[in-house]
Amino acid sequence: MDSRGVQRWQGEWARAGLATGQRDSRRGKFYALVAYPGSSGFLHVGHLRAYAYADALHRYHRALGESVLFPFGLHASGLPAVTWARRLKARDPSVVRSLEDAGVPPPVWPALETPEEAARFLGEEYQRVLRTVGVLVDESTYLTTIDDDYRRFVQWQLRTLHAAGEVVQGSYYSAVCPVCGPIAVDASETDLDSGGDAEVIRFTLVPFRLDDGRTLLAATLRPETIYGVTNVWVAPDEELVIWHLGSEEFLIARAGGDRLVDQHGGRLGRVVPAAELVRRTVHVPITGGTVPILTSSLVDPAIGTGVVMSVPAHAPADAAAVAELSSAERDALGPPPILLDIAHDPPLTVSEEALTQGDGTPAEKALRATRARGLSDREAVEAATERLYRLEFVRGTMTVESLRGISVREARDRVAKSLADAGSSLQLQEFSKPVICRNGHAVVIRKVSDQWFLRYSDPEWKARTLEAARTLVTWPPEYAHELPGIIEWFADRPCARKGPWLGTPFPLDPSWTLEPIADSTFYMAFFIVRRFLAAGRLRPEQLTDAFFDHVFRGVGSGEPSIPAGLQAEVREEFLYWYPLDINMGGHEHKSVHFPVFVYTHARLVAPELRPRGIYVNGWITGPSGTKISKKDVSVGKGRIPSIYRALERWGPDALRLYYVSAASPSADVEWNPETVDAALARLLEVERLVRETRGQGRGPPELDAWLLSRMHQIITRVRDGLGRADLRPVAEEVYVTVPAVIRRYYARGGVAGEATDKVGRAWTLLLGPITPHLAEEVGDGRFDGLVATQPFPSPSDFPSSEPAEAREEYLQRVEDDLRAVLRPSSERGDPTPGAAIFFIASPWKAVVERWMREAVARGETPSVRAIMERVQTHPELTGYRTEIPKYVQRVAPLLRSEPAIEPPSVEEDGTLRAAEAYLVRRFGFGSVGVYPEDEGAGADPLGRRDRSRPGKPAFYLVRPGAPKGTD
RNA sequence: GCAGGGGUGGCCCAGCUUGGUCAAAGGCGCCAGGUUGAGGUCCUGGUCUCGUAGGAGUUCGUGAGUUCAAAUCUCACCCCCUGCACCA
Repeated sequence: MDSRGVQRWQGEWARAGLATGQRDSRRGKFYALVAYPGSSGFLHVGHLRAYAYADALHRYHRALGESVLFPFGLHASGLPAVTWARRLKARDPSVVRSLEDAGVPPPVWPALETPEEAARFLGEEYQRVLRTVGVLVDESTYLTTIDDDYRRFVQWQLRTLHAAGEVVQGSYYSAVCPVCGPIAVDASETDLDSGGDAEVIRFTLVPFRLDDGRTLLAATLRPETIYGVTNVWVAPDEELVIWHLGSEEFLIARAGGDRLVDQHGGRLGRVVPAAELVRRTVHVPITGGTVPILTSSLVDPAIGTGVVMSVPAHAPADAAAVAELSSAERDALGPPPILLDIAHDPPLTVSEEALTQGDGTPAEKALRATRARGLSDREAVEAATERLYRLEFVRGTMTVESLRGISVREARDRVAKSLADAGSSLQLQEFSKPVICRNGHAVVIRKVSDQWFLRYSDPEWKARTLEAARTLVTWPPEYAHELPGIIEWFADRPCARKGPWLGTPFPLDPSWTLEPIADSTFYMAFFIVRRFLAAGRLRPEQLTDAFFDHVFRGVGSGEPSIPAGLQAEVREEFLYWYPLDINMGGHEHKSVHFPVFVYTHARLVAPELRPRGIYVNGWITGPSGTKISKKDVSVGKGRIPSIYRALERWGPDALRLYYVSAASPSADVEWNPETVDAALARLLEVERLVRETRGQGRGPPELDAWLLSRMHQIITRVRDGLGRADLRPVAEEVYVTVPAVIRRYYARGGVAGEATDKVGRAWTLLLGPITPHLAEEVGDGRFDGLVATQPFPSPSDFPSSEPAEAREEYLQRVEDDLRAVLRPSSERGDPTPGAAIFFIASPWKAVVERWMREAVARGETPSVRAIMERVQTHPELTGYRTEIPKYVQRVAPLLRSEPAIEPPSVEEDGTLRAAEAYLVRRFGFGSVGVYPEDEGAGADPLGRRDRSRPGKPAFYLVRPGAPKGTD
């Protein structure tokens, strides 16, 4: 189909108003959506996968006669649009290329350089793309999260949550660019230039007091090892600075000092060379001992505070550093104390076990296990550190007196807390690697003391949410098992921030902006209201808290300025569409968006209005599962096309078929143009076949019965798959099985007639959900109105015929057997046999086989003796006394591996005779003969006739030159 | 670390919940034949190994186990991927 055809049908659907959700209380409803996209740039070929599923489901439910609503909006909040607009303004090559690719003329560009305009433009563009793919979203729902009415809505939402006590303030460490403001550090690097994979490291600071009143501040990840400190390390030639905080003077490295000022305030003062401190002693907190200050190259002044507390028994790096001291220094430190035991129950893994072998301290053993040659052997020392830290954290139990028997996990918290209680301990957070923002500034971590949070830790709210999650249906089902764990783990989340972002002013303090996740948890409800604004029946300023309370929660009498009847109608509309049947989104939503979506519904609406289903869809990835990045698309590596190029090349239907059939819905698929080619080729084949189904007159009755019966089965399976939202098997039935059935129908001697015509019509309708354009194209003129408005086929339209199916299956088995025998000889190039002589099994064999099957079903091995005893009571079998034992012995072992249920019986003789012409044509035999086994007729020089079994005739293939059978 | 997913025939990807009809669907690639009087949108067959009769052998990350029977169930191990908090 060319693009004109595609446009024609899209136009027809629009004219018919198919996409518009119509409330009809007499009918069922289906309300599902795809989590709205963010405004980070043009869509690529991966984004459409979820829409292909969702649209197919909506089309199916529409064809079932239900009212459907498929809304769409744009999540404009946050930084993505800001970044995109900025890059456009800078004429970033990849943004320029994507604009050109989308056919946006340069004169338009300057208008898109503000974040708001960029977001609005992208939202419209997304909507246009969906239209060109044939996705029927209700455009009267279209909104962006920076629209006035939407803002009023989320402000109501936040105020309501606040009134419920779920919005609180507290302190928080936040990633901030000193110039641009708060920033998201994540792997997608939306806000960043580099360092998106950086982790936040949380150090506990431990004060080691000098006699002169100043304090050396060490940074550690393992405060509980304070009991094993033998010395403090500084780097040789390091310069420390004095950090004045209150009346305290701390000595630390410059880099750490800068961070601490960001996080805790104070100021940096005079420089103090570390050399000044070496060999002086400091007091160890908690234990009260004194230890010396020594130098070692293990200290990196850029990390932590540039001061390290040395615990040689448990820290491999410290042990390695100590080993490099002079022996006098080493002796002065004494043997390092061991602080903990490793539990060996349950047994350690092999790699854990390796860490506990041999003599010495745990650190020494770990160094040995990784074959570390010394402090300079960095990789090995780090591996030892990582493995030992993990082992001790997971399995360790403290043995020092004041913490005896306590797990390392808990000891760590206790020591950190007692240091904090002593008043001089602080936390230091830093990134594991440099993080650079889009504008080239180094990103730091700052403490925000008045941060707003949503109180997801609230036990009561959590309990309700878990309750709501319990009844949720998910695709894949595993997610339903995973979800409660995620909800349990969910802690308070910041819900507002300050900075140049798009979003809604935080209602409790407008100097903050609502954070982008918090403003997108309940929007499914607002879509319904939005339609009234689109129709001009409501105005943004009428959307008051009273209105929302009434419509969504049934609380109060509503907004007085709105006519009561209209308000009641909105409420009714909400109650009609809600609950949401499916929220569909990629797996990145599993741990954040989906949980908060359930949370919010659990708090705001009545239990019967809570969401019903969550559908997690996979992505399209680059080669070897790599994420598609903007670069892949726009830089044109030639691998991943933009959606525009893809539509040009394959058209919407081939893409849609590819999306639903290339993999399981929740699995990622590698983008593979050849597979899309194959999908397109298949559609062309389907188009041809379905067109050829038109006809009149009847075919061979038995063949027609078979064809209709197969269709009965296929429709049953298709409906079942669509009902379970499992589209892959549906695609297989509609685009693979149906063509195969029709081809076989013709191959067996069927011709286009009434039967194929009926099948063709139903098939056209089956094509509708996944490939709607093709369905209209081949259905044009065949239906009264659009295919998209026709009721979905029902299996009851097609009579099921077991005998007809059994006959065809029988014939297929015979063909399989023939091929198995012919294969070796035809590979050798032997000529085709001149004739095929079939021998139909004698009726007594069916009786005997049934008895044997009964034995197998009871778990027994069929015994010759038992069978022969039974033969006594069946006079008609006694004539075969000599054959039966041989038959039982031959067939009994075969029965084990065959289906337990008996195949339906087939009138073999007649079926084979009727297929003679077919077999001659198909295999090129000169002739075919069919004889009952007992009759003695037919050439059988190899004595094959005994091999016949019920449903499996024996045969002899007459080689040219060999004696031919007599007819 | 915590949580989740995964390792299937040259490649992509089903199957595993409910063990047997699984040498394992479908697609791609490849081979042969057909159609078209010459070659990438068609049709048929083949594509683990062996085999002059419908058979046999060895396969579904590795190892062990349960079972008459395991790609499917159990256990251990190895490897890969994803998410982990202001990113929707």
